[in-house]
Amino acid sequence: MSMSVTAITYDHAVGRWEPGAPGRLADTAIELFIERGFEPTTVAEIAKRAGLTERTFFRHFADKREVLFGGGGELRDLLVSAIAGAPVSATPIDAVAAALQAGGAALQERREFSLKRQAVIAANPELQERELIKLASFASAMAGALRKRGVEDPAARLTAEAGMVVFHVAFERWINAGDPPELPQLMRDLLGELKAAV
Amino acid sequence: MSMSVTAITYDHAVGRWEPGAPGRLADTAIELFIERGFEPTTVAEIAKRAGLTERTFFRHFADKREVLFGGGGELRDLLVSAIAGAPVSATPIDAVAAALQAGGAALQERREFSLKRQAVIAANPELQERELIKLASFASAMAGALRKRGVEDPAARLTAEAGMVVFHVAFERWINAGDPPELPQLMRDLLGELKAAV
DNA sequence: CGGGCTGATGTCAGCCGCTGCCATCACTCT
DNA sequence: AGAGTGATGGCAGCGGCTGACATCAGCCCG
Repeated sequence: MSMSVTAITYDHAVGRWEPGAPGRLADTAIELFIERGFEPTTVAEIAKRAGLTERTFFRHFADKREVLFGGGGELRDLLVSAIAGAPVSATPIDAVAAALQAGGAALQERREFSLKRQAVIAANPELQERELIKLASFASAMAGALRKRGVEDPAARLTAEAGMVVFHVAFERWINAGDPPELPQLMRDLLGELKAAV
Repeated sequence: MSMSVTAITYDHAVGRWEPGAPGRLADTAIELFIERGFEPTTVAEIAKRAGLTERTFFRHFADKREVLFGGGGELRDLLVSAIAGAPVSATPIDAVAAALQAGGAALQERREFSLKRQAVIAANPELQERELIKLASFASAMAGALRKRGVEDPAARLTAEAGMVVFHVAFERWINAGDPPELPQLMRDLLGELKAAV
């Protein structure tokens, strides 16, 4: 997903075959969602301001919501490779903890963008649904990575899902904190809390 | 939500003011979803077979998916009251475990219906999104019930979310098992696995 | 250098989910 | 009998989304 979200108005400033159509659409979309909100913004408006048509929008994004969730694949790969790369001696929960560290560090560097993005998502139940499915797909991917390490089900599934619970809660607290703590540290703390709680 | 899903064709067999419109719509909907699938079934078709109109469907259900999720409120109340009613001496995770027992026992009695329903949901990502949001709302409600017992955040949130992870995984296994095990027992086993895993 | 090939985009028509607005009808209360 | 209430029908319309076909830029190849 494109990161730059400062005011941009492509409109007819770029031609039909100007490169980066998906990025322009994503930038324009989040810009309009912040201006007017997700629901009242129409896809036709997004496309027009990006100098494209509604039909082209739907060629790049499966639906209107997906324009906010395109960057998920990279984070997913990061989590999976962190689990795969954990020491052989690491227990399943240790491998998940390592993935949380890696994911937290990656998000840490995009706090500005994450704030804008979450502000839009927090205001729209439709978008929260999509967010939950994304988190579930992360959990599923991590469970798969654990199985490749020889972890059996249901332990793999449960450990991965528990990890995503920590990830989710830590991310929310990090977003809503006025004075932003270190996200990886938050992940460690909350994982500790979870261990103590169960 | 209405439980009877055997073939019913109201069509013009019932009059305009015949009672039970929401139930008839829900019955007809799941019947058609099983016959033709969720997506290709139109709301107009559901309404017509139920002897009503599309406009009336949307007066009873916020959207096409909601017709499958109307019964969620009762289960939610059950989980919350189980937590509220747990002994004062019970730890947070014990209270959640009690809620899982209550919820599992309730679902146990509706296995036939749950099977049909899950078959429809499993085939449609849109419906899985709604299911996840429902589970998240259950977790949120349980976290609130834990806070009323004096449990602080983030422990309340983490414990409730962990409980819903167990609930979800247990339910899936119970649905997919050819020889259905006891759901409450499954919940206990998986909660034990989770404790061992973290 | 010219002609086809490919891939991205535009254009158009159309379905369906969903909503607002108002009329209609059954039932109730007085 | 008449007014009031609540559920339903009917209709128009918007916006998300898709399929089918035309159009155009850049590229390769002869």
